[in-house]
Amino acid sequence: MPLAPAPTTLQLVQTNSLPALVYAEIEQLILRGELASGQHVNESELALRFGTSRGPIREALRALEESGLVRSEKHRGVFVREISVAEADEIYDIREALDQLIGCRVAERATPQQIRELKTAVAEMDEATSLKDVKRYHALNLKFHDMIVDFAGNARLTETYRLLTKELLLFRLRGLQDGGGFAVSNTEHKAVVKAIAARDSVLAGDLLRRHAAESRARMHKAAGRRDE
Amino acid sequence: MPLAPAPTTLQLVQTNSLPALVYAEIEQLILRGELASGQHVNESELALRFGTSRGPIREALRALEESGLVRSEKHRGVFVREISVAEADEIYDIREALDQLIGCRVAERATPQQIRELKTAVAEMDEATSLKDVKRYHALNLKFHDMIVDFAGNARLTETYRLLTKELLLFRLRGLQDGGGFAVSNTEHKAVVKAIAARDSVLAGDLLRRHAAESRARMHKAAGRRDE
DNA sequence: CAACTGAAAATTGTCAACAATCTGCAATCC
DNA sequence: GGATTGCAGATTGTTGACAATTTTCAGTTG
Repeated sequence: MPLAPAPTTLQLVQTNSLPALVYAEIEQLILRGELASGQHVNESELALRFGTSRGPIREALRALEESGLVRSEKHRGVFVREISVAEADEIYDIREALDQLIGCRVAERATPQQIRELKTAVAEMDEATSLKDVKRYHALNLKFHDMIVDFAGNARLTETYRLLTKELLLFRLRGLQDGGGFAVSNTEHKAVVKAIAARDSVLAGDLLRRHAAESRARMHKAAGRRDE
Repeated sequence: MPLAPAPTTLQLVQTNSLPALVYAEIEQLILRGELASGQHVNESELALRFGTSRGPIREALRALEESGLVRSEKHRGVFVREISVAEADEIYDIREALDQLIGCRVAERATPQQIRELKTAVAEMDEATSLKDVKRYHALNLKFHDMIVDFAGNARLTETYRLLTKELLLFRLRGLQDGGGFAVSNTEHKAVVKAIAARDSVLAGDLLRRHAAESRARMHKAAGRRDE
């Protein structure tokens, strides 16, 4: 994966139809928390905001519904989905299984260049940790997991994993994620990368699965404090 | 999960909007092979067929696109997706990981009643095998895997698994699936159910994963015969 | 004063028409 | 003759209008 071809605006408009653009836009709105969990999404409002009619908006919303970011009730409209602790737990169960697979495949297939990139990412997170820059650490953490699933070399796996991750992000927006221990998190990352560099696929898989399990435990800890 | 509440047509129309109904209808068309892989899907034609305007059709198609059953090119329309051997391979890699998780969870959580149902299903497949009724075996096999993922007690897992299975079905329609050995397949089923009944979650997981791997191998065998 | 009734307003569901683009084919040019 | 151009015809993309339903809220009633 060399740097992206930097698509021009022209190409963007020529290849992506309006619903596709709107889809991406609304997704960002949700993932950035500008549309809060449980909130009603008004079609006309969005149409006005994006300067289109309601048709393309509705098409985008159907796609978002299928992707699980939004739920729809007839004649009442669509609402940003709310993820309960139980649902997050279900997702984590799947994520653990996928993380094991990812760790395994990355250890088998990652190029030396990719391994270097992973090491760089971990080093950056270390930096953010020592600076206590939680915001930056969070962003880097997302990027790290994005990279690693990419390096597993299975496009369908990437897609599946990102779908689940997005829903989990929806949950994090409730402010429950991260029981504070993000220094611990990065030691886990380091161990994973080390196993990958050693081409130990079984260990890498186990470690990445365990990392997901730890992340789940941190969620529970945070959820236990202020949730059901 | 007791028997489904048997929704009346009235309730169906009142709760599900037209796009949702159309979505299910087109999905069946694709999964039954009436819309062939790679074939162009004509919006107006479908609108005529279902007696609606193109709006709801388009919304349904966007959802189908997100679910991966259909691909869309701007100003050229949507096409039923073609799954290459490489893509099927990617999906199987994920499916193996999920099957392991499923086997594990079912062994932990299945009720005695559910285990009885699994045994019944396997017996029925035995019957179909001895009668050499391939069609029936195929249907029962799908039902068996549907049941087992359901009994794992993780709704999100069910959803994810079915999404992947549907895409694989798309591939099977090319006539590549089933290298003939469906008698072998059922001995694998029996072993899985036995491990579940014994509450041996590790073994059940391993066996179900191996079953998926065997299924993948059978696909490769069939694909090797007449494909790239 | 709480509960109900019913009309107005807001919102979603569906449609039919129009604009933009692609496809196929015949006419034209070199 | 082969490539190019230009024109129907078909198909998709988008829009604005109208129908159906829900929500809101003032007025009424017990």
